[in-house]
Amino acid sequence: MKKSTVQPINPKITDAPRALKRSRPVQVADQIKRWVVERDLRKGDKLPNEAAMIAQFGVSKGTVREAMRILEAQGLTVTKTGPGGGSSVGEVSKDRAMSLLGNYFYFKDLSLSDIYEMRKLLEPELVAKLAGNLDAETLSDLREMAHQHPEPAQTPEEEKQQHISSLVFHARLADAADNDLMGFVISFMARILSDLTVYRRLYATPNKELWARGRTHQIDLVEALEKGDSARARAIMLSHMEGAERMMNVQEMRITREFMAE
Amino acid sequence: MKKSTVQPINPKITDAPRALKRSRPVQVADQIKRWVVERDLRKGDKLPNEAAMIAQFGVSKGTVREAMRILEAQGLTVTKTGPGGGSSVGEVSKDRAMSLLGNYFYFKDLSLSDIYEMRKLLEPELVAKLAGNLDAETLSDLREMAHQHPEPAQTPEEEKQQHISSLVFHARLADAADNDLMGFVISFMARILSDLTVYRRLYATPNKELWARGRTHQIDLVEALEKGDSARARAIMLSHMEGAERMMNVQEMRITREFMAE
DNA sequence: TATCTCGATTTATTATGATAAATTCTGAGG
DNA sequence: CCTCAGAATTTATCATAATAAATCGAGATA
Repeated sequence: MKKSTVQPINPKITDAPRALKRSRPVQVADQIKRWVVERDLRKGDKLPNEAAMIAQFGVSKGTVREAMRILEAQGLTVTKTGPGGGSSVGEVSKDRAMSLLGNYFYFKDLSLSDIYEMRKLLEPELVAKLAGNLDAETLSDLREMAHQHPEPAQTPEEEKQQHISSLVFHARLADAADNDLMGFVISFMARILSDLTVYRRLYATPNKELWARGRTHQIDLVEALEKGDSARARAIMLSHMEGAERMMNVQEMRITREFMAE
Repeated sequence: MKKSTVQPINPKITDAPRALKRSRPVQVADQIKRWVVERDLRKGDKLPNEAAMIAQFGVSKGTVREAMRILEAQGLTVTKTGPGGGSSVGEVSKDRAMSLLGNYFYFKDLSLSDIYEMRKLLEPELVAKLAGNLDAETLSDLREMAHQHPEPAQTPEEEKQQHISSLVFHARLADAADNDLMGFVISFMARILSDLTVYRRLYATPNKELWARGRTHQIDLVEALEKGDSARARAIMLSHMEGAERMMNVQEMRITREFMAE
């Protein structure tokens, strides 16, 4: 990302700023963004309708339309037809943000150890902070999830299902974080792991011991969270992370190289 | 010390929640995404041209065009005019990914303490891992940056500049991370902090002591990194984070509520 | 009165064709 | 061999018109 290497000089004598050559729809989209920011518009606030924008920007219908698609694709606007319709500001959903970020990592070769390295750093701290600070509803949700699979998986399919359930448990914890950034990153990792595609025997040989340990971890964790025992919550989560990492590293697997479209 | 390979896989079974009626351009864009994933196309690989897509999907030119704008807005494709032009796959740049994610946090009220909580967890670990593993060029870059401001800032403007320089230092470290996810998150935080908008007196009263401490930290850190002293690097970074956090918390400030357009 | 249906209205959506702009290719002239 | 003016190719933009979707209101219906 560094090293401005020697760039071929444009032989033409013409205008230099070729890099600034942005298409008209992009320019229009940027102006609309600025417009929104300047007025501090929020979710639901309406933008001028198509005809107004055509007049406002002096461009054709198609250009305005492409501009709106750009904004829409980024999750910034929504548009409806009919009277009172038109475009309005729409805050970017967590799902969409995760999809867009997923597109970036699609081209990176993110390894399982990369993800678990982060999880080991963040999730123990998350639960330590959460201990004693969860409302009754969240606690009850978590407890329910922890008890959801009373028996070890009998089939690979069941095991996979339990694995995903476990990740939902973690995502639920992440959503309870009052630190939106931390919550997002943790949820994002859970989502990536949910999209794992297994190659060989990951779910092929349900492992009774692993199941028992994971389940115990979840139940104990909920208890520690309820009692406000930060140190214990942190320790349980770390232990859980290490176990999960070991399990996954043994297996051959690959992360789905899928665009995470919403 | 390269990691286990994580690789492409087939698309998962497409769910069919017909709850949402997606517009034709979105459908076309999704088909193109699938097409790219199925063939495992990589950066630079070409997509069918406009005319071919019109025929392929049986939609109008405008629809294809809007579809391409959607993909382009997400950073997934690039389009050129002229012979041999057309659209091709283009990997999402880090900058664009940060912008898109920034749009999400635009609507959140991310606080400084949220960010520093994450920084304190991640950056000390980052430098601990990096110690002894940096190449000569990176080390020399870092050393140069650390020595860049030999004198305390005389004006608020200078102080602001030094603050930004410091964040560039951190971003450079993040780029050296071998964990792309961790590197991204750390860079992203540095970028958010760079975009801070100061309201009152953050840079109003250059603080000689703070300057000296920050500079010492950077210089000592580079030395520890070079010597491979992980523990010391971690300790320095943690101390630095705590100092920076204290400094910023004293001041009244707000994060720029700006869309981070590329 | 309440509600349902139907049609008019508003707004975005899709389609078609023409022209402009950017890029590469080609070949004539030096 | 080089250069540079067209020609060819492909997207970019514009203009116009027809279509579809959502909403609203008037009248029919219960």
